[in-house]
Amino acid sequence: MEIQLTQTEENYLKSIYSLELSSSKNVSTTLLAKKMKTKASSVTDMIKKLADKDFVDYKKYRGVSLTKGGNTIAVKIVRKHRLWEVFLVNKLEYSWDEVHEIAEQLEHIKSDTLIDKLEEFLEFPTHDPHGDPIPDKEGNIEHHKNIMLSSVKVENSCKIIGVKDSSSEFLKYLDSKNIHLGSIVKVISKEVFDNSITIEINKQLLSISHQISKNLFVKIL
Amino acid sequence: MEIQLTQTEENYLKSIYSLELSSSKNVSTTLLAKKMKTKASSVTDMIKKLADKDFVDYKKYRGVSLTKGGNTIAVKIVRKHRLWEVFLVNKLEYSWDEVHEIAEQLEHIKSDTLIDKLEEFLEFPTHDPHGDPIPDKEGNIEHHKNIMLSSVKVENSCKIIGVKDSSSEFLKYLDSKNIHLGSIVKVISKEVFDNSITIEINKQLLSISHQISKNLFVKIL
DNA sequence: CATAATTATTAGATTAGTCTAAATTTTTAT
DNA sequence: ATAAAAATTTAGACTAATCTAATAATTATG
Repeated sequence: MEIQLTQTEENYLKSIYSLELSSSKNVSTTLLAKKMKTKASSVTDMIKKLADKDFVDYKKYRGVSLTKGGNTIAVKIVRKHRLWEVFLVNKLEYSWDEVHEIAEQLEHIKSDTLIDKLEEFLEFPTHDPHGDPIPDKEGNIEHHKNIMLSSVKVENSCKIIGVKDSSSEFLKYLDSKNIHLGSIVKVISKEVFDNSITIEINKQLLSISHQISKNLFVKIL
Repeated sequence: MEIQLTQTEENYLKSIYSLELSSSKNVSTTLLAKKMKTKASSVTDMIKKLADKDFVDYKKYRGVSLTKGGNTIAVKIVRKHRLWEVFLVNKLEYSWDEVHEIAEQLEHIKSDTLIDKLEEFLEFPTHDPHGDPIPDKEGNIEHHKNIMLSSVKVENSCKIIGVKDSSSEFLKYLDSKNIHLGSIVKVISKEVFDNSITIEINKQLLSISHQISKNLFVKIL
């Protein structure tokens, strides 16, 4: 007796989930419309439908938030998305900047058993190729505290553990500079006027803009 | 500039393809409706749409047939379906009776590169888990001539190379009798009144109904 | 070959998701 | 505090895919 949602409904829940993670306030219609690349009026319609089905709490003009049930579904989709990304990169040899679009489709495949078998086949990865944590079968997800490279103090060293922006352009830039997950970085100096920083990576000095450094998750060493 | 078809359109083309394979006449509205589990009126609507897009040839009251372009698309979907089935059985350890439904979804994933990478990962399989041939990248497909076990003469031996019916029930029956692709079978005797046959398989005698034997593809040894 | 039976098509609705334009509510800024 | 701006909702329309019921064409049969 699985609840059957359409792909569109699933995508709305996923978007609400991700917007909730980055703000704590209710998700506004306009923000959701931007995320879903649709119009606010369409969002209002969909929100009503999701509210009728008890996946979101909704008060007119006050935005939405996921219910327990809605959250559970959103996390499941995130789990599927990330496991498929691991498959695409680790098994099919895609690069990390190519997999998002395909995983967007694969995440909607419906099966009670598929994703758990895939997880086993992939040997229970804990993170996707962009460093995002993979929820387990029960929906538990370990949110790493988000320390950005931009906030690391001069002289400190850290390890790159994730990317915030996973656009193809950003990832390709990182590839071109040989920056990847696991790279060890030491902050050498910081410019006050533009917040750019000079880092030591792969035994070389490299200057990176604030735009870059604020999109890299790190773990202080 | 890929042609973007809906899943439903793709499914119609696939169904027309499979019905064309088994009759050589134009595919009738009713037959297609049965295959698609929908109503004849819906089929008429869809056929018109597909004809407008030049994927089928259609004359009112005369049924449809695939155009070159329609056939190309249908074969691509068949290729995707069968490669995903191989993945599910060989890599995720599904049994051959569980994979059809999931492959029905996976076959609609859109990507210019995915299926070729999957094919390589699977080491270029030539047949799916039910013995059906997998079209290559160019759409070439080797149709094995369809010799059924039911037509094998007494005293002759053959190898099981495919199943015509791939319903879960049929496949589970075969599993229970330890009949699988590659099994060597000798026809010992044939009953005239019900066309059931006795075969020797795995060094044992087994009686099987016509219903079974006419759904097993074999290669005479 | 005429009429019954079958098969196929059309007409008119319905549902999901979207859109534009108009109306309403909330927020922001004098 | 109130007017302007911004955000949101509503109304009405559109497309894709489906359905039922009515109509039309084909085929089968006596």
